[in-house]
Amino acid sequence: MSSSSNRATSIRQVARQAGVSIATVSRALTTPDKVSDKTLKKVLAQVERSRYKPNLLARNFRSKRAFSIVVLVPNIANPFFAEIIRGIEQVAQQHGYAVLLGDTEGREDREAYYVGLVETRQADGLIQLHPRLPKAARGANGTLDIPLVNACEYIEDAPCPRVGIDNAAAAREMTAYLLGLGHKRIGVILGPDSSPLTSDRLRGYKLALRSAKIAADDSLIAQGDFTMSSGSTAAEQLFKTRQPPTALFCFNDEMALGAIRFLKRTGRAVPQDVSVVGFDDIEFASFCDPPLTTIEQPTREIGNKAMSLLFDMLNGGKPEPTMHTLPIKLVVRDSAAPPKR
Amino acid sequence: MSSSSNRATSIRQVARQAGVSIATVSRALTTPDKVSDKTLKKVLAQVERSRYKPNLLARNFRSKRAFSIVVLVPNIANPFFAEIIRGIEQVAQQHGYAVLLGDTEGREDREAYYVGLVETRQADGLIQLHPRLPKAARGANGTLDIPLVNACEYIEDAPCPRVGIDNAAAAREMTAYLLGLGHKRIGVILGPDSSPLTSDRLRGYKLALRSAKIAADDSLIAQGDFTMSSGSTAAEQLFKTRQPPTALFCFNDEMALGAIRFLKRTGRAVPQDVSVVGFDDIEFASFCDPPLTTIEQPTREIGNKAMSLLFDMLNGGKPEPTMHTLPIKLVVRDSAAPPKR
DNA sequence: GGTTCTTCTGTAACGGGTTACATCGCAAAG
DNA sequence: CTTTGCGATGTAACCCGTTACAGAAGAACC
Repeated sequence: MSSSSNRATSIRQVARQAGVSIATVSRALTTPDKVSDKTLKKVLAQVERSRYKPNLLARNFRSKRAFSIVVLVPNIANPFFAEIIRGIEQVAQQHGYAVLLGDTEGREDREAYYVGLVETRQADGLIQLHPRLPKAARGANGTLDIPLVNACEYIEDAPCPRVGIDNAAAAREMTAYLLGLGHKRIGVILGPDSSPLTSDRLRGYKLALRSAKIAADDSLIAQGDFTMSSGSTAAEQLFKTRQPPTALFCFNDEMALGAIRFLKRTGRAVPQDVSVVGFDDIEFASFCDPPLTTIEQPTREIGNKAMSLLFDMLNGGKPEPTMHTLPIKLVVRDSAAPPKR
Repeated sequence: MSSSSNRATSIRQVARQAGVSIATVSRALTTPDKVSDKTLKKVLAQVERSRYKPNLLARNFRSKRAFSIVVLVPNIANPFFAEIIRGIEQVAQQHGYAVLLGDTEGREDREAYYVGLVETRQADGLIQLHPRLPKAARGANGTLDIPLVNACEYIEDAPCPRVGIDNAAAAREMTAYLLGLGHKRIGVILGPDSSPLTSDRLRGYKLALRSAKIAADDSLIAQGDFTMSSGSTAAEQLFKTRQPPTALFCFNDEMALGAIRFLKRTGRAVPQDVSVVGFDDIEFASFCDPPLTTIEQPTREIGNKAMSLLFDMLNGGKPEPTMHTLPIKLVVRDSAAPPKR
């Protein structure tokens, strides 16, 4: 390939030019207190002069660690995940780890590829944000084959640490809030069935209704898939009925935006005619019209926690399959109000 | 550290158990046609049986390549970048490269950290999406110290390949479109001054006006910073004047959304009273109310191209400081209409 | 001064692959 | 049967750090 001059300065050159052994150079860079002041100064000066950068590929190889981790994201374009990733990166960098981004687009073959990076030691561990245990990750005896942490959308009965929120409690709180405003007919727009989030949030919704002694009504429940357009469609369906809801609880913000769009287009004012609330508190939620009442997830903290847990595992910690629940916050803005009389 | 059993099967074990030399195992896995069919089968069977995964850390160390590249993103939460990243990942994976995500949040120290990954051989090259040449990347003689490609927001006089669109031409096309609808007073909401995009797009705007023999009017130009709230503020400013614009050309979609929000709040209908157009065609542009007329950037292709260029450089190609311009598309939706009479 | 202990430094093995080069075996050619 | 040639295989060096171990130098003590 090409000319040359690609011979980067190696530790041996630095050692020779500084008049010491390679071991001393290595120590000067990694454990400076094991080197006398005089030598240290001499070595560092030479390192500086020859612009020496140790080849971390070699170091990592020796120490059998890649010092990088993979994050599996089902959809990197989703701003909700973006904030989680930031939280992960923050802690990762503190510990000297780089973050390999794995945008799986929900596909299993792409997950397998990224699991392969861990199996072949190019990465040390993996954080999965999608509610699925990657196939290759599960070992023979049901335990984990690779260090793995699950965050956001949790995987049922996964043999790994999990980080997230109490979805049932959050949905219950939101429903109670709408009930408190005086709503009796509260429509729900679900996420996809495959997501455990959906069933948990639905459970919370029903619990709140029961506490308020209001009978659940299946005609108030519509299916969505977390996209804006599905929010529109689902809202349309709910408002075709003879006795439409006075409030809509959408299981994420995108669907809430879609629902609002449908309502406006059909001449219904939000929140005067219909209240709409969401879930997640994505950035856009505060900027839409009207600003959305929603549930704020501690995204940054979820990311932080997930990475901390993974870091512990990489340092010999046992992978307790515990759920780590972080607190949410009900954010009241302008999209929900008491129902019309 | 924990118990043990952490001794992963190595190539030597496989070789012994298959009754061949380590060289043969290596060849069977990397250059199978150099091995006889019989031996190949024998080796692969043993690889399978002992679940051997080669340690790529070792392989990469030997071949002096990390097979990973870094993408510097100023803001990972921006969906526009998300699509570019996908384009990059797509090509990267085809060539066997992993993508290290570098969310810099615009900070130089974080850029430096990621450049460090390349300098220390943990990554082979870098794609910069922000219009700044990372400090550490520029070598003594003005040439590049590391393989680098610049995409999206281009860096002036950078000594590296660049990928993007013709911003002046795109802005000119959009302005001409508004002129074609009959608008004479077209307001502009700029991006930050630091971005070359801003001046290019402004130039295109002025060129279109000149072609139409319309005098430019500085009171029609307002400053923004690519955020939604800055769009609102800038719009407010433009509509305080005695003779406000009949159309607004916002230099990105977020600001257009912010502007629309201001207009609606102040009782102006879009596009009946005021036309608003954006730039980028982010996903939300087609879902807002009204759907936004904007410029679609070939994001996926930009990402593809950037990675292809970087790949070429990594394989001995010279870093020609050429600009690679990709075509844009004017997407007409409902947010622009002829002015009121 | 001699002895012991401590601190610093050097030598060399090591990690897990890849690959240049040597060797071997076998088939084709003479 | 010998020679030649080629494909398949093995041996061992190599990549560039880290680190166990040994040896040297210096400090402290008797």
